[in-house]
Amino acid sequence: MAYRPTETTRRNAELKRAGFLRAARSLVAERGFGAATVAAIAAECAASVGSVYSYFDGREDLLAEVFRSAASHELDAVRTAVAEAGSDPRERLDTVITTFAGRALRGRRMAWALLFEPVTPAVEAERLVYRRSYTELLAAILRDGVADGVFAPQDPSLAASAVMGAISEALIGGLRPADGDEPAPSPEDKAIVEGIRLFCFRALGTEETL
Amino acid sequence: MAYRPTETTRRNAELKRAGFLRAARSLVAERGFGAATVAAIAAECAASVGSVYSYFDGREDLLAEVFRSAASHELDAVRTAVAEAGSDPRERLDTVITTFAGRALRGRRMAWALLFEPVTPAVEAERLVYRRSYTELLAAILRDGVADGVFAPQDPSLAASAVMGAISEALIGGLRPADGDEPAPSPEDKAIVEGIRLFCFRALGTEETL
DNA sequence: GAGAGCTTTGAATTGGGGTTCACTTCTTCG
DNA sequence: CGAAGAAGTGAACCCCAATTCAAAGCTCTC
Repeated sequence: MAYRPTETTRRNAELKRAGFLRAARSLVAERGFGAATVAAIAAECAASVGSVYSYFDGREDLLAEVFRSAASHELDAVRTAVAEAGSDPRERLDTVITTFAGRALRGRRMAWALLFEPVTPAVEAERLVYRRSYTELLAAILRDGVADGVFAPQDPSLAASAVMGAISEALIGGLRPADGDEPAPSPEDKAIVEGIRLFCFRALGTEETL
Repeated sequence: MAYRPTETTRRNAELKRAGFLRAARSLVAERGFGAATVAAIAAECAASVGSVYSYFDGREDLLAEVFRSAASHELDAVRTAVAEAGSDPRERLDTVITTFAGRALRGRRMAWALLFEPVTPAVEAERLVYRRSYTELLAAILRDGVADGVFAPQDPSLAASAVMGAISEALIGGLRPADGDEPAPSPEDKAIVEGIRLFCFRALGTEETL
């Protein structure tokens, strides 16, 4: 037994692993999952292709982890915002919409990657989880709102899906800026978010948008 | 000049071309675009892989054509139904929703392929065209409705996207029956369509759902 | 039925990543 | 320092479906 990794060594390994994840995440944010090839990720870290496989079972595994972390980061942002919002379901819904849409418009390419980019099954599975979390978050708000009579009587789960769809689809045009630089947020974006808000509020059966 | 294709020969060529398209379409309807490999398409027609290339520039080309034809078939069905509906925007909207959703639920795998399946860029381009047609159809209805005061004042294009998204997303759960046989239409489907209708009508600002 | 010109065939080629693994380079410890 | 084992390297390999293409088969005219 002539070798036993020291504490520092172990920490370095963790850092390296994290470095691969960070590199992959940055590639995804810039050009989507498709651009996050193993070679590109390794190059970004000035490491060899092979070393990636010492830290991950394979590309799918690595990308699924990237997805999970990026998506949960987004979800956390929305959850936190909701937690800070009041208890009125309308206010909470408003927070979900504006936070979600605002963040998506600010990081369009990442939003596109998380929401729409064609991905391999393992990553798609993560996407399903992530979408479900959003719809559940929404469904909970809607359930409360329906119970309070703030929203019209309706199936909260179905409505939550529909709201998610409405938001995503309304954003999609702007979320797909082919290649090139991330476009600066335009004032038009504000109108889009506002339109989405109004649409969703009406859909749920509230006249006052808050 | 010892050869000049006869009329019959030419017709046969057209039939063969159509046969490839039909085979591809049936594969897509059963298992999505991913399953429509050149080899599978050729096999379905008892032809060789190479012959496919005498009729199409390549797989992308062939699949784009399949997409176009399947999508326009769907679109036509909706357009026809709308044309037969009255002139009341609410009735027209209702027709779009029920026709679209009903057909999607009846041919889930095809609907999934047309709406959501990850596809190559050439096919994706067709999808964009197709989605745009739907949103334009909807936008026209909404524009009339807003003008008539039947719907609340709003940006018809944005609302049309949102409606499309709401319908698609609300359907998506049911549209993704992994593998296996096409599930029989369940009575639950009816409830889904009804829920979508109500959601959309409220979203547009009409109390009476017609 | 000869032969010019389409069409068909399917094995071989291509292409582009992911993955492997024999080898080299570190680290640690006696 | 030197042995033992961990970590890193990257060219070779694999996978898989699209695509090619030279040879074989057909159709049609004379």
